[in-house]
Amino acid sequence: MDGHQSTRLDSDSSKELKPETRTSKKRKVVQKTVVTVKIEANEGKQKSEGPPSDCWSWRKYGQKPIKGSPYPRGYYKCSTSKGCSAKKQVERCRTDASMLIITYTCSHNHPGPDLPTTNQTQQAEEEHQTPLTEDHPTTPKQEQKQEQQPLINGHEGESEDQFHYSKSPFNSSQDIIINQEDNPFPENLESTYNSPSVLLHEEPLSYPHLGTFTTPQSEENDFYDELEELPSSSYFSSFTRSNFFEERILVHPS
DNA sequence: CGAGTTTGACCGGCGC
DNA sequence: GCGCCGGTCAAACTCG
Repeated sequence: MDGHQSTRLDSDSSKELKPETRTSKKRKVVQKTVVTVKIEANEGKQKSEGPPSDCWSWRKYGQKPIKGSPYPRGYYKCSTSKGCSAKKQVERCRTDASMLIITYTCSHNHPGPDLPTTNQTQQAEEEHQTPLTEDHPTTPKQEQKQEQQPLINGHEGESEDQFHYSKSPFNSSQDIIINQEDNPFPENLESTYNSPSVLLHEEPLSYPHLGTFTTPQSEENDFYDELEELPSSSYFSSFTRSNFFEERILVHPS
């Protein structure tokens, strides 16, 4: 206990000294991009097949049961880079267990690991953009885009306050609903997301059927168990990875 | 051995 | 001012 407290104190001090850390705690002006993913067939798919490749590594740093939701919410941080402040929250839709709600916060301030060029080729055609220098053959388009972002100037902390773009981890085989909570430009998304499987919802977080949602313990446990196997770290990352370079969401602060 | 996951406790914002 | 709730940290544990 004491030890724990000591550590706590220490970390506390660090927190106070590090406004960035505190900022993340604050629910003030953190831009969030909510991506709703349908995981019906993908669930079994990812379980049996597994992710082909992984974009960024996500490390789970917490899980909490959310009031009013039978499913807990998982908190993930980007572990690809130590200084990366990219985070994401993964939770299941209260009304539809087959729907995954991924909330992206902050953005990656580092180039992702090398990925299969197969995607790049496709992206190149789909993106038909990014006149930036392609110094790194292994560098995904996304990286280049990041460079395009002013936030990549090395100000990860500022980036969160200014804006952040999140990658849309959707596969053409599943229905993904992009929900821009703080995005005042939903149209932008539409433009960005040409994929027909992508639906944009402005308020998918409203679940009027909360009361009718019955959740026996067994289900809860099941979800917990599922959460572990869910796309939280590998499936989603990989599946984000593949599509990240195809589509990207730009979120501008109001 | 290292990376990642789990879990409990703590902190801070927000609503009442 | 108090309590609730979401979010984060850090130690312990597990797996590769």
